[in-house]
Amino acid sequence: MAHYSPALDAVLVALADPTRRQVVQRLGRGPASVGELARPFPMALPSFMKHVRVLESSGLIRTAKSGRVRTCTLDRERLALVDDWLADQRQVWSDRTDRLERLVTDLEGTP
Amino acid sequence: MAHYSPALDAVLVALADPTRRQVVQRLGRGPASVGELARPFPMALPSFMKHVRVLESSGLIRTAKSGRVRTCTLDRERLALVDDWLADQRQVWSDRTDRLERLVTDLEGTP
DNA sequence: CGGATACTTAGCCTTGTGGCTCACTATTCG
DNA sequence: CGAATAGTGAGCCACAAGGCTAAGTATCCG
Repeated sequence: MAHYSPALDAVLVALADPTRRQVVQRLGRGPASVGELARPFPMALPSFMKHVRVLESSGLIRTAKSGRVRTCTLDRERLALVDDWLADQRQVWSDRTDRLERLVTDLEGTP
Repeated sequence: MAHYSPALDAVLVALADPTRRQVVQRLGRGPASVGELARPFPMALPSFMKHVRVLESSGLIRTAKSGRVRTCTLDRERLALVDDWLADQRQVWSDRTDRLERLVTDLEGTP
């Protein structure tokens, strides 16, 4: 537990950008083409494509080109990495709480 | 739901760095001084302090100086922002699943 | 008081990130 | 075929991120 995870790192870096988070959110409602995804954003396509690449290389999305259209789909499993890390943190806290409780109990036992 | 949250943004940016994640993890076991937190890392103190500042301005940790020692504590509530966002995402997916199921049901009803 | 400790401040440097334009390729459609 | 569509690729740019050193400040301890 705890040691450095490149996969988690990539996912968090990807999610640290608002544009990319919105894309993830949109893809939660189903697959979409790059152009479709880009439409809401006030940036040029090549700029937007960089975000798509970041998301893809983090594993959060998968993309496939058919004809001239590249379709993107969300990989929900990847988001679980974040869940898992958060769960680990809670584990650390509760371990500490357990120790504190034990300490209090011990102190009560030896007045 | 969904619109841009600077707070969530700051938290995810903070967590996107492995050093800072390890600090969060360490602080889960209880408060610590800056020097104590920095010890495991192969970087100079001023560099490390930047990470502390990022964590603090994201709200993930609080710090207070007493004498010449600055003590850092984790603010668990802040991590909940990430939890909430993940929960939102799952909500989006399940809404979609519901719609798909309803569609299938409707189709079955009208053969 | 004076030295050791624990940060802090200031400033520099390199790399990475996110955005742009312009030019190009590959499909699709009339 | 030829025009419109949907990405791509290349290369530039500004600024933020993360690291460093050197020097300064503010306790604390003997």
